[in-house]
Amino acid sequence: MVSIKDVAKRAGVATSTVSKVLNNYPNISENTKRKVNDAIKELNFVPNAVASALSSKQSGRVAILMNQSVQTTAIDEIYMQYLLGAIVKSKELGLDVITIFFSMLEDISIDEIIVYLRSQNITGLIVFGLSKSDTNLIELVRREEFKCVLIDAPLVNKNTSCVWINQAKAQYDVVSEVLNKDEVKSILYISGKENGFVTSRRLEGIETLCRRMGLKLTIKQGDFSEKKAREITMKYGKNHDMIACASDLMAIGAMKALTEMDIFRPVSGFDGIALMGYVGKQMFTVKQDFRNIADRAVEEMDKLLHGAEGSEVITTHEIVRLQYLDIIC
Amino acid sequence: MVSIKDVAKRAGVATSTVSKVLNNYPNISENTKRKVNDAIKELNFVPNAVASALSSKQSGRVAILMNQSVQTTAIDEIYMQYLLGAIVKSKELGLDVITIFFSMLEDISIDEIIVYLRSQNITGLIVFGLSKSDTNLIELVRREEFKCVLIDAPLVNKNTSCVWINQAKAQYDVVSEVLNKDEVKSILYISGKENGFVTSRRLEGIETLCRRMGLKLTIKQGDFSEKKAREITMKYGKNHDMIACASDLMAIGAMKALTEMDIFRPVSGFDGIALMGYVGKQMFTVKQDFRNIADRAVEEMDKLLHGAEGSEVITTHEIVRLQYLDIIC
DNA sequence: CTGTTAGCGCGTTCAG
DNA sequence: CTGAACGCGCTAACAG
Repeated sequence: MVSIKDVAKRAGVATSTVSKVLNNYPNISENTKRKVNDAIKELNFVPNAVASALSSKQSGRVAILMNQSVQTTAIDEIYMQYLLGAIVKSKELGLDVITIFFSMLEDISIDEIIVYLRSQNITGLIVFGLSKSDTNLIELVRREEFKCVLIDAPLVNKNTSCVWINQAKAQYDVVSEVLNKDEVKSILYISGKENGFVTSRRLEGIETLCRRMGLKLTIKQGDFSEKKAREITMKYGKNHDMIACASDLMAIGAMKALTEMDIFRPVSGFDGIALMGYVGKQMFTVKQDFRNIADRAVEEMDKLLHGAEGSEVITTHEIVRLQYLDIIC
Repeated sequence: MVSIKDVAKRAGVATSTVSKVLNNYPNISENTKRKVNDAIKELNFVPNAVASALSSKQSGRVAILMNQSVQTTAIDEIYMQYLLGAIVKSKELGLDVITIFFSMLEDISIDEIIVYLRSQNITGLIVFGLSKSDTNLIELVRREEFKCVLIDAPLVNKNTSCVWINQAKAQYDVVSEVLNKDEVKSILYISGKENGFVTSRRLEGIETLCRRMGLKLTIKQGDFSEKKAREITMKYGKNHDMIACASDLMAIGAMKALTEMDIFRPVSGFDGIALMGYVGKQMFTVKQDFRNIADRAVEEMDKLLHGAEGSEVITTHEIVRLQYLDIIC
């Protein structure tokens, strides 16, 4: 194994000098910097991440926390995109990542969680899918013992950033698109889980829209469940001109109900998952770029680790009309 | 941070003794073992995995390699299950895991890959989705520089195990189920990718079956592509009594084609993905327990790391008749 | 059976 | 601007 020592010898400098070059310290002459870099190339040297972590204590080791307990295809898809984006970006930025699922942290006290994370030399947490009921994790973030980046959760402090799209605007925009095409006077809105942070934001969006446009709005809680959305639509769909859903999965449920009742109503969704391509008719939805969101989250983490303060990052979204593949009937 | 030293002081022994207790070395009296364990409990001590890895060089750090380059919902689902199973199990066994996607290793020479893995102190590789065209990775496994566990790929040597179901039997069994129900004289078999290791095994299964039952068999290469399966079915479906597919995704494609042509033929799939619940009619398929497969893979890795030799592990599968949810038409 | 000691590979003072 | 020396937390001989 070629170590920093070998590089130092080859470049004719001290090991500490090599270390400084590696970590972009100031006060290194261009000349020695070049010599060191040449030696690194020649020896095909890669710094040992583990030794580096041990020595510096500020490892740049980041844990990706995923709330993957529910098993739905749609969820799988979204989390996979998040994960792929986060891991690839982390490697680009030289961060060392490990993946942790919420389920692994259940039944463990917050102190034990901290001990575990410390034992892994973890200094940063990127959290996907946090909800209001994850009290332990929220407390963990609050304590500011780790640098945190939260996706779709609105906690910000000196050590914590959050990344999400403008939920209210997105919900507003997607339904607006439908209004442009169809005559709509009343809307049935199927909302997400009460303990989800995005739920209230999206609700704001639809409420603002209906107020502004003078539309009648009925709100029912669908909990992001396809089944519930379907039941709700069966019960209330007929009396409304359109069904707006807080997720694509619920939009599927709504569509099923409409089909069953043999009536037509425009439906809008949220997320833009590929699964939609397998199941439905045309529909407007909010397309989130999950990989990009993950990228931004990692960048934000990188900044935090380098001393920046936490902030809210709003990423962009699109309103798309899904062009469905053909359907099996 | 409470370290091994603190524990030693508290227990009134030397640090090395603590280390030995931690790592289950022989030749430690029950008495001191107890003292040390008490001290560990009292101090809430957790060994620093990073320091341990650095010192021992035999880190128990394992990389999960995933061939997640294609973006299909079905694939997402399968890989997510693999990942979840592997990571949870690894934590149980005290293995430290990092996740790597094939795409991160593209355009990198094999030597550089090795250097990278070494720099991460990785000693074991669990590989999901290896295919014959991943020449670099195959060479990597061949060199036996790392302990490897391959899922769905038949490489075995002293340092390499593989885990998979009995592909041939599964393919045989699932189609047999259909034969029990329907009058079938000729089968259109849509196979997987030529460079996939499972493809030829599954092919064997269907060939054996047809030979034994005296059925006419037409084989077309579907490359695991829904679209191709659909085209193939459009072209050849009508002249056969059933369509057997080497993946659920292709089964979806086949079903679409049948619907379009407005004819009925029984279809069989492979994998048992949840996505199927969203798209099709009833169908027999092979249900693989991806999480269990991942579990077994990690266990196998654990054994390899502890000196066992590589072997082939066959996991179980079921033949299921999917009860589809209702469909949107 | 237990303690002493020397590193693992790197980061970080602090003189020079 | 550079280098010697120490230490991160732990493991692995080697003594005792």
